[in-house]
Amino acid sequence: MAEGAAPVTMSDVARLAGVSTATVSRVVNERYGVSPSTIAQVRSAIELLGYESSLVATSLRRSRTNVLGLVTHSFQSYTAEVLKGVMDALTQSGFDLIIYANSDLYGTYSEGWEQRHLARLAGTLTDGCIVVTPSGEVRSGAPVVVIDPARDSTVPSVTADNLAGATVVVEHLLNLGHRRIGFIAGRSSLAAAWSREEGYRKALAAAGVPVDPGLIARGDFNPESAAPLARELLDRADRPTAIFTANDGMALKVLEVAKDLGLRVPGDLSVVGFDNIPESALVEPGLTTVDQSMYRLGYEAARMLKSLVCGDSEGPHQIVLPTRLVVRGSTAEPRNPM
Amino acid sequence: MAEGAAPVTMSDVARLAGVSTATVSRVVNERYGVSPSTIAQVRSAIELLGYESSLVATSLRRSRTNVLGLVTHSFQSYTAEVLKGVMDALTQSGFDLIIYANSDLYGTYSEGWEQRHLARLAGTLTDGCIVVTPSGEVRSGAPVVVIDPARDSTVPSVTADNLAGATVVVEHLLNLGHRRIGFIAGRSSLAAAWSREEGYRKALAAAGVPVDPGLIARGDFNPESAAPLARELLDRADRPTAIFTANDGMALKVLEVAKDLGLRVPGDLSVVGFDNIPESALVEPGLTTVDQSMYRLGYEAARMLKSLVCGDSEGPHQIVLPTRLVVRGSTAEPRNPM
DNA sequence: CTGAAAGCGCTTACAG
DNA sequence: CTGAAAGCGCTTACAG
Repeated sequence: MAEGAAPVTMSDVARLAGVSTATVSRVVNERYGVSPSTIAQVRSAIELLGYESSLVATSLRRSRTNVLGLVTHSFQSYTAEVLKGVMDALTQSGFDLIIYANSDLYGTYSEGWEQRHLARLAGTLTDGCIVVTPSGEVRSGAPVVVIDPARDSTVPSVTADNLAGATVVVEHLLNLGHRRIGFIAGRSSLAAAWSREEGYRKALAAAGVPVDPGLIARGDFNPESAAPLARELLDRADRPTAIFTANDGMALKVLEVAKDLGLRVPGDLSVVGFDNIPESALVEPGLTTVDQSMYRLGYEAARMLKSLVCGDSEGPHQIVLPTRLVVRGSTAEPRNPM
Repeated sequence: MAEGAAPVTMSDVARLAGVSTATVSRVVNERYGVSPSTIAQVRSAIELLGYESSLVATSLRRSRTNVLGLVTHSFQSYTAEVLKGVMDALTQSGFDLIIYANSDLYGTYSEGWEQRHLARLAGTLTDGCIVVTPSGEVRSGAPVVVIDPARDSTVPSVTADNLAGATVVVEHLLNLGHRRIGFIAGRSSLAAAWSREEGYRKALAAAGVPVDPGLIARGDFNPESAAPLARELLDRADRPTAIFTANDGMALKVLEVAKDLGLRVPGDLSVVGFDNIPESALVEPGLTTVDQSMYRLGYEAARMLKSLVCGDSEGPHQIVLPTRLVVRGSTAEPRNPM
């Protein structure tokens, strides 16, 4: 075992076994055409030295690495779900997974992180990559699958049916009797944000309820962005009886703001989020929201990437997964239906 | 941009800019001694081609990579917490993070995964590694920090104060009036499992309550391992009034078994876990457990690794973080105190 | 200020 | 069955 210094290399093994590195390589990779006695010698040298081939050197030399990459800009609780799905899809597949995250999240390098990481990994370290929620379009010579793509993205992707999810939310609120329904939008460059807003508008239109631009606020998915917007909406003389936000993080903020303003949820205000993050089940009252299975997004993305890498590119390359309304305590009939 | 095929290399940039790769390398790495006009030419070639240096090639050539590694065998919800802590400790540090997970989790390669992955990463791709819950001792030429080490491990590590945590649990149960307290142990090769059992024994001894070997069951942290053991404990004529398990996963199983047997919790049986995973707050009744901040374990491990890599190895290398009892609905006074 | 050359640890035709 | 040699994409002394 290399205890203190440099790691054990193939040359170390070759020297000890009295053969060339080419032969060691053949043994390590179980190629045919090595005599049994040589194999035994090399094996015991490997054992003795505790040799393990360098991932880096192997990747550089080979075109195929059997490693898939995943690039993300943060680790939220949903990221863990995505990773679980990815790993389950990769079990026994022969592909290992490398996740790359950079530390300058809030630094100058932030913009375009996905493209940069992708380029550094793809083609050498990895055979292909999954990119989670990129801020823009991504390009790569190697196969790529995007989870939650940017708007107008054309690369292979997996995403939840945000349009349908948002539609169901609004229908739920309309059925309860709400007519003034506020909306706090997400970062508009993301397809998800756009579709959720579209669902909001269409569902209102379909019900013959006019869309009041004054009830639409421009958030960016960041919980903090929602606080002033919620305050503004709720300070209006004709304040909404319900607020639907483009994600749960912002919805939880709305709950806080409502409490600060002395409004009871759901008595004075109904609140609905999107995503069904674990916290939404823990708050009091529980948050009504839309479940998109991050696990399945990860699972399907990994499956798609695997087949792209293997060259069998049959099947659709833009998968849309169903969503599901989860009704909890934060929604009810409005006190004074208008 | 390399649209279809091979990625853009440094030679491509060199050719376009009419210089050598050595010069391109100098520009990319902002070394002194390149004329402004050459810099401009190279920069525009890089821009035009969308060149990004290959992580693999750079790692192979350089001794220092400014990338830290993390090796884990699965993605549980606690893994996400660890990762958050690690990332926060690394923010703006100049170190990127690579997480390596292999797909043969349940295959022949399972045993010794941590050592193999470590050897493949350390020394070439990464400057040092964090290993999460290894099954045995790990060795590496490069710096390593272990989260939740194996028993008798001597490498730098970060772990929760499992002994104190388990002690407090037993004291809590004793204070409620329990005297027959069952224990379902974890995988004994892990230091955490051993300490939790030790805490259980010591706290009973300290209170003058004899330890009944018949009340100690040998689980392995896997929820499934707990079901038959719980059944056995609860089938006894002199069944325990409380069961303490070495982790939450097993405790949740005990709750299920109790329900199957028609035992009410906490009326007929008190149950306590360890870890405070999110699910323990969601079950009904809520699970009394011990919180170990996985976030902090990750944070401290990353801090320690960073300083080891940078060569300032002052400070302790075996950090033990405090734990905290979280009392929820699954514990109460025994119906018939003995 | 710039380039030719060696080499990081491997793998793979090509000889023998 | 085995080895010498080239080369994957970079970086870094060493010349000039």
